[in-house]
Formats: sequence, C-alpha cells, structure tokens
Amino acid sequence: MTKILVADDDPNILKFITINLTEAGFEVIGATDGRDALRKLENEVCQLAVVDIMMPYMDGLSLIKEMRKTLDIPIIILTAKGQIDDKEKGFEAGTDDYLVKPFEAKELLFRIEALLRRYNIDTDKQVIQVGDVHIDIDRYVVTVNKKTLKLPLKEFELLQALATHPDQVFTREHLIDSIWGIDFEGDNRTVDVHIKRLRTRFNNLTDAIKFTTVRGVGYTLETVDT
Amino acid sequence: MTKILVADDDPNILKFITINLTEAGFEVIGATDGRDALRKLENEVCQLAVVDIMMPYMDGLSLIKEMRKTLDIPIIILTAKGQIDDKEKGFEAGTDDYLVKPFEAKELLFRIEALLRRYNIDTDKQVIQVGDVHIDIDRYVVTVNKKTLKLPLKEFELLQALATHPDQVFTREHLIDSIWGIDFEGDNRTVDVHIKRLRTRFNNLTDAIKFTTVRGVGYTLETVDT
DNA sequence: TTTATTGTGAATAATTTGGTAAAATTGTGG
DNA sequence: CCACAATTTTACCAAATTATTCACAATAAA
Repeated sequence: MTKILVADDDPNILKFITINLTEAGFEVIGATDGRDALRKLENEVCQLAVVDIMMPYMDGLSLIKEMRKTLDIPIIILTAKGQIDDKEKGFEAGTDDYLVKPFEAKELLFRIEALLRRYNIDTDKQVIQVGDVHIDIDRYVVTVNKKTLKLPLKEFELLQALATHPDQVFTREHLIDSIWGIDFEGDNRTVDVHIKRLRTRFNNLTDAIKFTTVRGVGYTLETVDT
Repeated sequence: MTKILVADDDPNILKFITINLTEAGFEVIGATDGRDALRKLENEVCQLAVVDIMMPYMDGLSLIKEMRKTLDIPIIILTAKGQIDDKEKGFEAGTDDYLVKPFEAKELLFRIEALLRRYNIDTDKQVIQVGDVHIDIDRYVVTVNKKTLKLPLKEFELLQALATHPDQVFTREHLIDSIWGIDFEGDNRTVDVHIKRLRTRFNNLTDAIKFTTVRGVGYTLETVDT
C-alpha cells in the first residue's frame, strides 16, 4: 500500500484529497500544518507528499526544506495562482511537481502516478479486474484477453464507474452526475447511447461481463460466473 | 441502526425524505435549519447527513463548515440546479456528494448507500432474506436456491415491501401508498394483479414463502417453517 | 482537412403496467 | 348444506412507459 502524506490547513481540501486518493487506492496520512506533518513523518514511512504552500505555524516551503534534510520522496506542491514569485521559483524547481489551485482530482492523481513511476515506486497499479477484463485507470486502457482496447473517454469513464462496483445498479442520474457533472443539462438517453457503444465494443471480445439493463432503474455491469 | 441527519427548512421535503429513509430502514434525525441541526447533532451520533443548501438562520454551507470542525461523516448537499457558483465550488468539493432538486427518493437512497459503502460504514445488510429467498436491493435481483430471478420493477418493489416485514399483513392501500405513491389514482385491484404475478413466478421455485391473502384486509408474505 | 468522439432527436422495439370482466373462491345466514 | 353476496383470482388487452438503435450534427483531435 502506497502511503501519501497530505499537508493542508484547509480541512475541506484535505478531505477532498483524502477521499480521492483513498478511492484511488492510496493510504493517506493527513496533516494540518507543517509541524504536524513532520511529526507524522516520524512515525509513518510515506512514499510521496502533497504539500500546501500556505499553512500556519510552519509553511509549506519550510516544511519541504525540513523534509529534504532527511527524506527523499517526491513532493507535490499545492499553490494558488500567482502565489509563487520569482524568488521562490528556484525552490519550486527543487520540488518535483506543483499544482495550481483549484485543481481537479483527476489531475492530482495523474501527477502522483507520474511521479511514482518516475521514482520507480511500485504503486499498486490501479487496475480494476472484472472477469477477464482489466481496466487500467492510469493508462486509460482496457485489456480483454490480453488484447488492448482503446476506449473513448466517456465510454471509459462509464465503464470505470460501473466496474467499480460490479453487479450493482446505477441510475442514469447517478452516472451522469459522476461522469458528466452536476451541471450537465443533457438528456438521460446519453447514457443509453454510451452503454450501447460499450456493448458493441465488448460484443465479440468476452463473455465475462455484460452490460445489463435494469428496466426502470438503470444499468449494471454484470459479471458472468464461469 | 444507521442514523441520518436531514436538514431542510421545507417541511414537505423534510417529510418526504424522512418517510423514505425510514422505510429504507434508517433512523432519521430531522432539523429545520442549521442551528437546529447543530443542536441535534450534539445529542445524536449520526453516520451521515443530508443538508439543504438554502436554509434560514444558518444556511447549509455554514452548517457544513461547522460540522466539519468536529464531525467526520459523509454529507450530501441538496441544491437547486445552477445554485452552486464558482466561489462555492471549492466548498462543494469538500463535501461528499450532492443532489440536484428535484430528485427522486430512489436516487437519494442510492447516493446514501454509495457513500456509506465508501466510508465503510456497515449499512444494514442490503439483502433481505426470507427462507431461501434473497432479495438483493443493490442489484435489484432476487435469488431463490442460487437461481437468480429478475423481476419487473413494480413486482420487485412489492416483494420488497412485503418481505421487509414477513408475516405481517399489509392493506392494499398501504402497499399502494408506499410503492405507487399517494398520488396514485388507480384501482386497488392493481395490487392483486401484481400479487398474482409474483405467485406465478415463485410458483415452482420455492416452498419457503407464500403470498397469502387475508380476506377483507390485504396480503402477507408468509414464511413456511421447514 | 480528415477522422474520431460526443450528444441529440426521432423512429422503432420491447416490456411493463393497469384496467376489465368473467370465473373462482370464500364466508355468511338461512 | 345451499344460495347468495362479497371478495379475490385470473387471463387478456390496450396503453403507457422505457429502452434501443440509428443517423446526423457539432465539436474536438489528429
């Protein structure tokens, strides 16, 4: 299990990150300021750190300076737009990556995966396996019977959403909210169309999964017992 | 018993949610505004909160901000479409899920189950078992003797309603109200027809349950002792 | 530009649903 | 035990609902 230290004084952001990283399969060590972070680091061996630059007691830059004395793990700096001025830029170069707030969960995950790869830390690769279908979240690639299948984004996201909890019914509303977002004004039929496209793709490739309609409710990724 | 705090100033919505969550087996703590909610939370340990964003005295966002200081439970925000503007979006990210009004009771239940799963709060088993009949609420599937049975929605709901309290008599009115809703204009015979359909389906599959008529009153799902 | 992706609307298909009425059952009083 | 009324069961049909599919336009990517 890959452990990630997350230091941010804003409980909402901390929570936001925690939830997303946890969902992605990481273990999160949370800290609300620099001192807290250092204390936690004494007891926990983390493989990566995500650090907000603005924090009370001990700010992010000082924290990083301290960490660098003893630790050699990749660090991602969180920063508000325009917060990094030239003087700090030299420092920023020392860190491994930075992310400007507000950022997307997806973006953070992507950076983390990239850094872990670069550092050859073997992240428990996030692969959802359902039957002989492997869904590689990192690479946006699906493998069926060792054959790779490249799906368009929306179809991939839909598959991923369903595959996270196989055999469980998701309503169209749920799927739309989680894939297209809350402000999507469009029609529910959109989901149907993408389901149809997924069905067509998987049609002759595998019998292990089935996109099942639950009339009046929604859709399920059904696993077929062999 | 999973307790859920529901904060909404509209008594109709509060009632609507309360009824549905209660029927789904949750215990509901209702509050009509933010302050009320906080007061209730001092005395009750809730596992999840459903919060309307527009409330008097203390609006939903402030309430959530307060809750976050001391509590770590998943929160579902109720919001009208377009009500979340950019400034609030950062906050929204901090919460766990949101639902756009108007929403379906079923949809709310789905979200709640999903969040409870994500937080590993063991939600009361989502499988109702009566004899050798397993009713899987998440999957909308019924299993009899390891054989799966897919029921049409209304039949499933009827079975579910009866199976929640086996050996208890439900009047047709009660069943109609809880399945079809109080606005249903139709005939009581509708229940009979669906009972008949259920009987036909389970006819050769199991002897463990029986749909019994209580003349002049209603129906029971009778369990047969072996 | 060419190609691929994505969402929409509309036609079509499939299934579910509710009502109806006749048949069957049940309970009651004679 | 029988007739009768009340109630329930059942089969069937038509309407309503819901899902599938396709073609196309808009947009984004190559």
